Amino acid sequence: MNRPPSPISLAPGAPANAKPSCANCAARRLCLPSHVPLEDYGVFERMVQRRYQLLRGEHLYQMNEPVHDRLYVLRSGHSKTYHLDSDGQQRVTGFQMSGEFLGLDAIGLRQQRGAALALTDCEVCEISHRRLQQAADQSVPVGAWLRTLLSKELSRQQNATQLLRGGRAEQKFAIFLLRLSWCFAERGGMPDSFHLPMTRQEIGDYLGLTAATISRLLLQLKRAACVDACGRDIVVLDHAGLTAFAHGAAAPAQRQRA
Amino acid sequence: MNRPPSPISLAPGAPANAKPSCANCAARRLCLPSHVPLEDYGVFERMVQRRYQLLRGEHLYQMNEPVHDRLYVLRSGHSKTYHLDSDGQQRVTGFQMSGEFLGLDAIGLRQQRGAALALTDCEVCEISHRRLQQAADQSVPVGAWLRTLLSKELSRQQNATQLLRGGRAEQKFAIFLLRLSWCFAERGGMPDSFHLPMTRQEIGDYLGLTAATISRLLLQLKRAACVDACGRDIVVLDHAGLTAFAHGAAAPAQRQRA
DNA sequence: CGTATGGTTGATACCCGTCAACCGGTGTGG
DNA sequence: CCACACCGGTTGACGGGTATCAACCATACG
Repeated sequence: MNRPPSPISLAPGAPANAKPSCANCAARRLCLPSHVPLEDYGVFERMVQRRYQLLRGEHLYQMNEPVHDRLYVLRSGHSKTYHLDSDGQQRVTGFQMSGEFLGLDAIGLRQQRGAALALTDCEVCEISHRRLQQAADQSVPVGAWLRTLLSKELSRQQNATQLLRGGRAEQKFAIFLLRLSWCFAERGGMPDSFHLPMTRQEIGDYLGLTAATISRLLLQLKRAACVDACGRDIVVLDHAGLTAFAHGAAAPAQRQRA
Repeated sequence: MNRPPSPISLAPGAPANAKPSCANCAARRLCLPSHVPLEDYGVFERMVQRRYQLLRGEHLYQMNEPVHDRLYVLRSGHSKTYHLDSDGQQRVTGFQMSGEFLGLDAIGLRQQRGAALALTDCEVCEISHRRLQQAADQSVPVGAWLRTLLSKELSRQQNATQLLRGGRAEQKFAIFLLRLSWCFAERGGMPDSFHLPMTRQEIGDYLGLTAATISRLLLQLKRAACVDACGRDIVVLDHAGLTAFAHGAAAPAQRQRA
């Protein structure tokens, strides 16, 4: 874990030693509105207080940190957010990848924020909450963009909720894999071949299952020739079959609840 | 179910035949920013296209309705939102009561909206999406208010997600009751005595359980003298005991994951 | 009075949590 | 260099929590 952090990831075509900015960011397509021309990136650029790198295992922010006035965007890498419940158990609330925002819920200042941890080496943009609000107040397009951002995040969260309500463990896990596949594809990776940034335990915490169950589910999918897996390397062999699992097609007698 | 709809609920002190408005709304404390003086309610008033009443069993909106440009606030009554999954099974995504917004997620236009159904007779304010956006664009305070609203909704949704990840059925149900109690109290009702607007089946759908299980859980809580229940009338006898259930205190051997 | 809906309760099956042992890889210290 | 601990992952045995299915009752409504 002591390898030096990789350099800030730049958009293809940018000189390797360029100063990192929104304009040359490889993830800008994911976190900034697509219709804004490059020369208008100044508004967003000014929100960013600083950019820096995190090593695997470092925290973006800790639980109950006094500074609720920052949010973060992942330029590259993967992270997880989690809470500690009353018994000290970790409960994973989500996984994030490049272009995604962390801390949007803190805008309402209503709920104590959890913690965020880098699952791989990460590059992050730290955004000043205050400057973001100011920009939204002063610029109509920025305000609209922020509203869209919040609303999209709300939809994402609703989707996550749906995943948990879903009945059987295989369904949840299959849906989880499909979404992950889609997320990797959205970022230019192979949709059917990717590397999990998180442990089985973390997947289980996220889905309301256990590491042992995740392991068994993966075995089940391998036996059905839907996926191949070696450690954290996943290959989706049969996308349709996996989708069938996600819809609960593999029910022996009858589906649990749909 | 054929009783005439009750009149639009007015804030205490308002004449009974007053034209309904934000200024005399009994729920204004819940849906409007508290620091805005009554005489500045015009901005909000103008967003409301119309107000009307719904009978129990009527829809606020249906699945995949072409009009995604409206949102709603409940002046009074209770509603549920739900989706139909691939097998035609209803999945309840939430319950709403007076002062709560429905359709905020549609601002992002990212996900097909589900359906919303009145569980009791309701009075609703229909808000024009377009006018809301315009108001947010033109007025800095309205913009900030809308952002706060979205962020709070995000927090609510995250809480709902947490509820589902939680381990055992009794915990989920106990938390559900406690939240409900809190919501009723927030609206001026007795915190320890309320009437459920939804069926056991709907509670089960919402919590990822079945109606039979809900029934048994209620029996369990009654035996523990935590609550008394007659039909949908609930009396919380032992708030601390119920909280203990919510934290998983009633674990025979060991808590599942908390 | 007949029907439909919601609620309760019992018997049974089974999914999945729990506990445990084991293995491979990695980092650490002797 | 090897021994050791530790972590993540796999696999098995076992038990318990819930779903499932069913019958039955109460209530509301035609």
